[in-house]
Amino acid sequence: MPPKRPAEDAPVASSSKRARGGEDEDFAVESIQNSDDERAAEEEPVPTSILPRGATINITALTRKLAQTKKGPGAIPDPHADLTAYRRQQDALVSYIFRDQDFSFLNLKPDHASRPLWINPEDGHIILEGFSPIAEQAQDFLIAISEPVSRPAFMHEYKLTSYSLYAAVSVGLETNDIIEVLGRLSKVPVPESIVQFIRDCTISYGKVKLVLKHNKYFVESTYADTLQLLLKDNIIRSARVMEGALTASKAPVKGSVVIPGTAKDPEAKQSDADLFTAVVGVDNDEIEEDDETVHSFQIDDGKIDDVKKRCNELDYPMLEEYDFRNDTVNPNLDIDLKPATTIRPYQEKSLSKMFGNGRARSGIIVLPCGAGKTLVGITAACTIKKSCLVLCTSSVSVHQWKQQFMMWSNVTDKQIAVFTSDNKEKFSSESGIIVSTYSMIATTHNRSHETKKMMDFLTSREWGFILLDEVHVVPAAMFRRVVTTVKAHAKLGLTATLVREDDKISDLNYMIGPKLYEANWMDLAAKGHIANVQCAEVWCPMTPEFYREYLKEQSRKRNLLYCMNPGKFQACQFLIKYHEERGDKIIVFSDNVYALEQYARKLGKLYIHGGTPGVERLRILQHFQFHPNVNTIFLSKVGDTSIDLPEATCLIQISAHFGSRRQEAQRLGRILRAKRRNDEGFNAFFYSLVSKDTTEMYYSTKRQQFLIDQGYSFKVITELDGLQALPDLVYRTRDEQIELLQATLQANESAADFGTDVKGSEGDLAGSVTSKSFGGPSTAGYRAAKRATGSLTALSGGQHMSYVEQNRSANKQLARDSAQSRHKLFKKREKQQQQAKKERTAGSKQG
DNA sequence: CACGGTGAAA
DNA sequence: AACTGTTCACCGTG
Repeated sequence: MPPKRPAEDAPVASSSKRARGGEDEDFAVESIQNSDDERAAEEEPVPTSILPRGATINITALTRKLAQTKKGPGAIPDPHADLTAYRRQQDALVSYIFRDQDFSFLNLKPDHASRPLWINPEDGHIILEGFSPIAEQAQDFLIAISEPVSRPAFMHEYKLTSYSLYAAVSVGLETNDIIEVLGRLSKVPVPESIVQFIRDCTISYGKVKLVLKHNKYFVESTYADTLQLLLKDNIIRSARVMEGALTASKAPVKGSVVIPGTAKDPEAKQSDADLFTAVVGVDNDEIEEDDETVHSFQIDDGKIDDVKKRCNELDYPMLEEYDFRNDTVNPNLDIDLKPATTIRPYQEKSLSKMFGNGRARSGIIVLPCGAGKTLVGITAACTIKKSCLVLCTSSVSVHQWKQQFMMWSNVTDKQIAVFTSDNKEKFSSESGIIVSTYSMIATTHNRSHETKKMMDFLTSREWGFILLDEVHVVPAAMFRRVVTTVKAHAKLGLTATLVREDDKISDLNYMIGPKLYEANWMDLAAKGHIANVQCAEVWCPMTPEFYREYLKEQSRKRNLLYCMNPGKFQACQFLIKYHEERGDKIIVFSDNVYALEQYARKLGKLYIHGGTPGVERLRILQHFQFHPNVNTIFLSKVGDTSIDLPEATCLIQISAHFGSRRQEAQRLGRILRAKRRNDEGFNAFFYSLVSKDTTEMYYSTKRQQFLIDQGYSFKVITELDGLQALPDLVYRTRDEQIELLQATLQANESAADFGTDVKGSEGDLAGSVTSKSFGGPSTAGYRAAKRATGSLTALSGGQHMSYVEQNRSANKQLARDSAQSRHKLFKKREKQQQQAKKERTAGSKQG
């Protein structure tokens, strides 16, 4: 059950709820608690529950309608008079309503109520009843064999894919186990098509392994004929290195691994597990491994990637496992978790997928931000106890990783080294840990002498373990280089969001390995590991003036117009005030740097963007963290990654990058650490400000999809109550709004003219930290001169001021008159534009 | 060696 | 249907 939301937690008067999960098939019926304080008194009543479309069907009305169209089954027969006719008619009706989605031919098992699954025979989608008592165990199983599609509160949807089945096999499940367990959990017999699909997919999986031995790569299998089959392929054959024929040896003996620092789960989970075993009948964690003869052939280092890809295509994906306990060639690294370090149950679960058979499997672990991905990585490193390479995306996280290693484990300074552009250390002992960035390893072009030496150091040795942070951002080409240049036995990718807007994500499948584990955000939130977030989309009305302009402009300028919408400005101000009074720490995100600056200055807050130098960033963040009067900061894209943000409890988004689901999720992750008020209800807030009736609405919906799939529901706020009552509400009058519109349009022009570094200029705020790139008109002139495309007026540095001056008088007139004067205004703007253009061409002729 | 500018990458 | 900001490594100065 979702937690009760306290009425005072939502600053809303009128709200409506949209269920956007799946294709409007979110059957979660939730009651909305009306806020019962005086704020809501004069509002129209909010419905206590809203049924999604199609949740109820009026059979009688529908039948009548069908009869009218003469296509339907006609009038309803009396069930008392003719039961057969009634049933037949009902069936026909069902077929009519569901068309080709009518699966009533699948017979429900008599005890279907106690079984939580339903399987679509056509596309392999699996529906799980989230409210089933064995839902959690069933979910563990489903995560292992299928891909989560959407997981709202009560109905979870999963998808069987050939890849997900590969992942299942690679964590040790076998074909018959999968079919068996699925059959037991399902309300209907597992459709034959699905059984066949599972067999087809898994029959060849798990037979071939890629093994690194003595700095050489081998393709290994217990099935000699499989290797022969693979060698018939051109790509694979050409990658083969002939150093003797197929070799045969004894398979290593299975061992078991105790993950250090593992916290025992004392909860009464046993009864649930028993229940699960009762239904399922087998313990799916057990893997049998017999001693068999192993065959192998060696392949070229540089071609492992091609071979892996080819094997995937041939439906013989190669598993990568590292029998690190029996590796006597590579020196051990003596590290352990500190005794005080404890591992949470879900972290342990993810690690057990990795070390399940006593070896280290390569793959990807998906955990939400703030759920302790770092600790999972460190624990894995402490389990393998070999030299380890950690790669991250930015130098900030490089240092964070080192710091975390020092914090959770007993590594010494001598054992861990940082390798970035301005820090090239090595470890002195024979084994150790190196933390570096992807670009440092993968960059192709000329490198400095120092870097070369360092790269030699990295490539000459055999690494036991390579840890890849934020894997979703580094696909394909760069990744390939990393994987081929560094020889590592085991690879572990960590990420919070395994989605991209392009199709590059599947590349990770063969470059790192299968997804070993994916946590359910809602579960973690329910158990208090991450914050409970209230998500809301605030619809801000556009002022008529802004909307008029919006309709006229091209898409690029539209973006700025809906960002700068006074309605949004006010909503932002209101929300900041509301949450500051509650004692929240607020982060405001804006992708648009211009909007970011305007908002921050107008509302008197500190801000950080790409051009803010490191020292100032640190100062602002320090203020935000410790200063009681600095409770809000504004961040550009820099905040998405590569800034070590202090804890915040409220997040407001005023502009974002089109439909990037990843960004949305990443930003939400910034407040998931918040657990300050973990007592009851929500402890973090996520607002998306959207200008009404603009394309922003569409993108917003797209972006939210990831979070909705994770089970979050977005509340729609159409009106912020008390907003008009704010004593210092910004842009209250029409005059002010029009002035803002003017400034925005003008900024847009100049942005198009000389790059993107348009700065507001005059009068820095008291107490605000001035950023380097914020030097006023002279800066703009400097930039323009540098880029050599600016107008002469721009070069003079005075253009900005005079332009504003001119338009101020225009504004006044504009406010007095109406449409006509607005028209004049545009003429003026056009004239200005042409003027600038003329000057520009004249200038370039001269230069 | 600290700095600011440049190109590349995603 | 749209396409920017941001980061990193490198390299030349003072």
